Amino acid sequence: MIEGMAKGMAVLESFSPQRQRLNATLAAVCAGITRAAARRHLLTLAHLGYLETDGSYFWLAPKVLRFSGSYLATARLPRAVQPTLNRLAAQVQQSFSVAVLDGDEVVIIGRSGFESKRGPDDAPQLARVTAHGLHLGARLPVHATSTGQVLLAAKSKTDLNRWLQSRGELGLPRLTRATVTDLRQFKALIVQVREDDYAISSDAHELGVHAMAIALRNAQGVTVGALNVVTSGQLPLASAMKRDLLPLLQDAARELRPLL
Amino acid sequence: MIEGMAKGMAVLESFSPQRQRLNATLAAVCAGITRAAARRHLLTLAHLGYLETDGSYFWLAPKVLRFSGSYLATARLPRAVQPTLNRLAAQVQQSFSVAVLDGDEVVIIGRSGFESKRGPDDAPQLARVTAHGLHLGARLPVHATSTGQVLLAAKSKTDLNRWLQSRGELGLPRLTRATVTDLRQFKALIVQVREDDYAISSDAHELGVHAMAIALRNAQGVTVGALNVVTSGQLPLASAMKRDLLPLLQDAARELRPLL
DNA sequence: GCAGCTTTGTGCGATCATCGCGCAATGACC
DNA sequence: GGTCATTGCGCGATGATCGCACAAAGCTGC
Repeated sequence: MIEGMAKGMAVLESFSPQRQRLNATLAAVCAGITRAAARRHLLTLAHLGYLETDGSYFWLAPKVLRFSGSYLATARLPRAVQPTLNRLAAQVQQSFSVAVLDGDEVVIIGRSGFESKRGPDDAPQLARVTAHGLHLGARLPVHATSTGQVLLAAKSKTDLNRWLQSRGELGLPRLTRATVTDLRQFKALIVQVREDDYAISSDAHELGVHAMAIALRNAQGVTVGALNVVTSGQLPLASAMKRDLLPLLQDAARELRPLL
Repeated sequence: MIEGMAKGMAVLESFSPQRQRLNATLAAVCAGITRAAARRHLLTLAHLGYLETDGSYFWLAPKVLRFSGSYLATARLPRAVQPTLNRLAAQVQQSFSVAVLDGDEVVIIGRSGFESKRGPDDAPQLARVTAHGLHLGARLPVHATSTGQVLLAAKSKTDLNRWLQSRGELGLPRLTRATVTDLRQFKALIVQVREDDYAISSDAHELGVHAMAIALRNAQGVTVGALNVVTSGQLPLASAMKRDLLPLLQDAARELRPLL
């Protein structure tokens, strides 16, 4: 029941922050299809308005936002959490985001930025935070993010084991010197997260970035997403972070519970 | 050189905030294809992870955010404007957004919300603003939005006439009692916007919502997008809006100019 | 409860769009 | 200016897609 249309999506997916502009040859390699097919699909997508082109190179057009717009407008989770995210960011000057699991990555489905009152002086700091890829739809590796760890901890033991095994003997990709790459060690970490009911991830994804996440559960107790706070710049001690911000996250999760 | 893959995209596009959940029959009608084909495409998209299903109904999965994520992370405009948007929203407590033209609609490619310091009391107001569809990727009609009018005003005279003619004899859809629906009147409005170099749209899209937009031009003077401020609730006089917020928008546009 | 009708799920052969090879033309690099 | 790599594109064979048709499942009304 599968169709060759998967190729078209593969072509569209071969565009990434790392590969912004593609020609037929590159897209063919990325999508794993022949050059002729890639060219046909690229031209078609351009014709439909999803890509823009100068004749030889192609790049994403704003029309691709149509899908995310529909998703964000209709899915319950993003709609429910956005007001709370905004409020949190206003209360304490930090960045908050909500993420869900999609395969081996977490997807940011809602966020609110650290918005300072102090004017342009903070522009560099803001730019830095958004440079971390914390925009909507951003995808981050599960194992090196606080949200990812919380979402993994919510899986059943068998699902977790399956996930760990699917990583094979490769281990987990090292992103910084603080990334936990050993599978056994990582499993212990997840067990700890499950017990604590929160995760703190310092420097694991990017040096100088510290995050703390908790699960968002619905009224039935099912974890439907993860909420985290991201601080950058000066090192916040884990204990201080836990003391100052954890109650805030927990209150937000409690408040959202009936809405999810 | 066109391909039947367009059908797959048509199926994906038939999901909208109005039609959140579709079964094969509905999708077939929306996408203009046969029921069997729609079913095949839906199943395929679900298999690829872009849709979720309960067996008979389908809805968008968070994976669709992958495209918008890539776009937002790579396209120059959204990356460049986001820090400025955040700063503006923090300076004055209003909502700002940046939009570009895509066919007959404007697409929001960046926004920052009104984030009050006063805590949960403002939650309803926040909810209302975001309920207006001002999330990323939202699509709004060109003729009833301040950003749309600015972007139309940036078109050449012949392009503008062509656009007006393409609306045919139908006129422009009425959204509120304040919407300008007469083509001749609308053209005069655009000419005025071109002269003023800003647009104010009160109640045209939704009653109680007032917006003011200006063009974002790059160093070559080409309009690449539009920046607007949206206020809701109490009626702000156009003159007050112009006095208080227009300089802010103009400063932001000037600041962004070299980056676009 | 049952009969008739509408709507939904799915198999199957014909058809037509797609595949990828191959060639010509362009551009790049010595 | 010559050579080579790369790109643009036409064409016939092939195999995936089409939509019909049938069966099964709801639904409604009596």
